[in-house]
Amino acid sequence: MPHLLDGDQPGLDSLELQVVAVFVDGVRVLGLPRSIGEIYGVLFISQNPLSLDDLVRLLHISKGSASQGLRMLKSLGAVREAEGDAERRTYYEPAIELKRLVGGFIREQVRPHLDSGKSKISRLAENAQEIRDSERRDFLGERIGRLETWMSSGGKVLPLLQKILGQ
Amino acid sequence: MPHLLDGDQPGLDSLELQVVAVFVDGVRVLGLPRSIGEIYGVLFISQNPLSLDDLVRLLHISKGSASQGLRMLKSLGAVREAEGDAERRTYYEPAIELKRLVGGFIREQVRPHLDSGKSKISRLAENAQEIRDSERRDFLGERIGRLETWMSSGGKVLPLLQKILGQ
DNA sequence: CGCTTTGTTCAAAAAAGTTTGAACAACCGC
DNA sequence: GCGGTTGTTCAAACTTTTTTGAACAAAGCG
Repeated sequence: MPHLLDGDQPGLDSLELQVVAVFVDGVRVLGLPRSIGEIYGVLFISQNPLSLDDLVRLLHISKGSASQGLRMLKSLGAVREAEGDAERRTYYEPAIELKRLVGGFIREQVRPHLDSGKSKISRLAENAQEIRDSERRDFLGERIGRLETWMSSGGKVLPLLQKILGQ
Repeated sequence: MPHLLDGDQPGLDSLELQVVAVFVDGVRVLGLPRSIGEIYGVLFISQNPLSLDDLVRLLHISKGSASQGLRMLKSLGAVREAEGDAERRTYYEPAIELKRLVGGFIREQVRPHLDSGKSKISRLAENAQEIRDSERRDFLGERIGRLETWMSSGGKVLPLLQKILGQ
């Protein structure tokens, strides 16, 4: 459904659309919603900061989506409010250091799961002690131990990742 | 809805359910469907290999789900057919070496996206050369260059990851 | 062969996740 | 305070993904 009275805004040119598509793909891999990729994408190829309204216009998404998308991107540290011209509305610009992006993703999306996983597994390990049948208990102890090793490897690899990707 | 004539199969005890829940959470983080986590989870705490039918019974999932789930797990190298008693039906056991699991995930889920991303970006870089406005061209060149650096970092970090997680 | 068991496929149903838009809050300048 | 602008919230609509189950293929066995 083409917008009736669009005034034919500049919109995005085909190269810009390609860039946005790359980010849309990218965030899908990370399990984030499409609009996150779109928003970050436009900010990434924009030469100057954009407002929420700009995003709504350029991407044909609702104000609600833009608002929620920006919130998530801010929480990931992938987008920040532009300093400078103290206008009424706020303008956003992308964080473009890989280190920052990876760090934010790990902090917000990976660590919490890893931590809750670890604590679930500790509880598990305790419960497994209680089992009467000794063969079963030993087997489960071994498997749960392996699970603990995995988690610990995961925990160790994250800071390393951040270090490596920080150049 | 309790099954009417269930014959009251052994089912999973509460500890086993906890383990399955850990894997369900785990695969969600990786963006894989719930049933994948369930299936791998039961195999992981089972002392002996299980058949497709066993999975259907233990998890109350359909034959279709079990079949598709096993296919994906096989393709990820996370599950293999058990050798030995050459019965009619085939039995499955989990791969429990972290290296293998991570390797399979990278090969099947990460690499393909990374590669297609890289090629999209090369095309992008070419198109950006064509732009007339030199300021715009330079800006885009710079940003796309950064994108290429990111991709290359990604490509380099994967083998490293595998090496580190392989103990 | 014909019967049975095992496993796969795929269209349709269900579930999960995302986006929309209208109502509302917050703020600013007058 | 009032009118206008900017941004947030959240239930409902929509989209996408996952699961189901019935039909079907394959293969063993008598």
